[in-house]
Amino acid sequence: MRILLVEDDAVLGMAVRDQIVADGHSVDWAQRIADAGDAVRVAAYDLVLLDLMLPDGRGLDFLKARRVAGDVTPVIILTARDQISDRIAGLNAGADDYLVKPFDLFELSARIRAVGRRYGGNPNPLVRIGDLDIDLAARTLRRAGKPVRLTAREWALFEAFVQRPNVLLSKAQIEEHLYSFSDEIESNTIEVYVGRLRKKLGPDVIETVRGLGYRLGVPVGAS
Amino acid sequence: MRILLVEDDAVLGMAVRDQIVADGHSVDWAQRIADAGDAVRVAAYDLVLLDLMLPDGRGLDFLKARRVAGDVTPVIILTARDQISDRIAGLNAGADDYLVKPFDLFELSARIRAVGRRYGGNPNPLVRIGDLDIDLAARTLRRAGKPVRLTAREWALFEAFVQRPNVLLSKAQIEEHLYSFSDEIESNTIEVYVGRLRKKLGPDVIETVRGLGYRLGVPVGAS
DNA sequence: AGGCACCGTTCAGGTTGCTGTCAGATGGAC
DNA sequence: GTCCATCTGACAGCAACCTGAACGGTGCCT
Repeated sequence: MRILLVEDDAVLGMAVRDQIVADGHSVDWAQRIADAGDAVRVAAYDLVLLDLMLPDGRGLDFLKARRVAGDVTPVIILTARDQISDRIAGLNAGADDYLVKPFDLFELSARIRAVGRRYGGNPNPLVRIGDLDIDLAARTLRRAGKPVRLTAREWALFEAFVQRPNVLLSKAQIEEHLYSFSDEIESNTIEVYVGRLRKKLGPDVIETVRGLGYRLGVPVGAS
Repeated sequence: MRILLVEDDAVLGMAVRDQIVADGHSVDWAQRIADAGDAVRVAAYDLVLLDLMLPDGRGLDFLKARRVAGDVTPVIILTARDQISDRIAGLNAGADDYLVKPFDLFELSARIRAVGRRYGGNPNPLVRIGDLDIDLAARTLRRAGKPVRLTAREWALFEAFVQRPNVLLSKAQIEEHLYSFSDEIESNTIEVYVGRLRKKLGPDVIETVRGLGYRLGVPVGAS
């Protein structure tokens, strides 16, 4: 894979660059948004690793601009833990995953592999589940041919299920996936959102395993 | 599975304990090595999650002592990121795997599942018994092609049998695997649950050996 | 600036089903 | 036949979950 690293911290940048190379990928390293913008105009990347705090602007604005421009390259954002809601904001802006600084290089490699698996071997990340047609890259969804709109939070939850088909997800795991440490929820928010997905996608899409959590269900009659 | 968690950090301990329970296992939580030592003398665990830095000593020394004493219970060590040497030392001391703090709950669940399968004698999560198709990773079960739903407790019991095929399990052993110290049962609960499994899976799936216990049976006519 | 639509979250009350106990029935061993 | 290990149906308690509604914040439009 060809990876664009956008990170102004020289020490971290070198470590990440070296790990990417050690993993057998190629990497271009931009320390400013302007350089990143130049890079994506002249090269096709398989993945962008994007810091959120850069000397010439916010990584999120860069990402949003790329998405508006139709660029669907997978993006992993690099975010500090104490930046409230940056992770969700990043995901809302179109990021595919995130790494929380400080992260270790094993985790970096694992995330690159995971994102690569998701998109690298499958240039057209379309998923079909029952009567749902899902485009994970474009974040679009159709049910029986009709477009369904999910809010950012609904999409994040839905994606958690689709990324782990057949796996039972506890509510704590779902919460961990959807919220940062500083964003803890106090109520039955997960249940409410599961209910919302059911309302939009059908009552059997998500199966409750009482006392344990939820799992993507297969609607009756599906192959 | 019955799991012993040895962790002094209360916040992490609670999160891990709750996830273990959400995964359908039973758990005893010790915050000191001395308590862990007491626990392993009284109960048989399927897995130990072992922090390395404890208020009354090093987890590694506890592990070494257990191994010298002949205890082969699988152990996952919990180690901080900046103690890479501890990971290697842990593996050398006889640990089976490790988790690097901070770790997410998905990874915890996956590790527990992987270690549990490996030492259940069969690393393959897909098991076929008679007309039952079992996916131990996804917690799904089909009987003659039809999905069967088991409650958390039913699954835990069923899993105990599947992980020890052909082994006669006494009721006390079953109870020990299914319930932690704080969850002791008073009645004929094991019998009731065996009956529930039989109702869902067929009368011959579990064989009674009167006065001794139960064993996974092979349904008549199975290959 | 004000109004409105939308979104995320909480709240509160209703619904559901899981769990374990109990008591009587059944069946095996002697 | 007796004894007792095991099975089975029923049930109560409780907490996990669902659902409708309200509230506050945000962004957009006039």
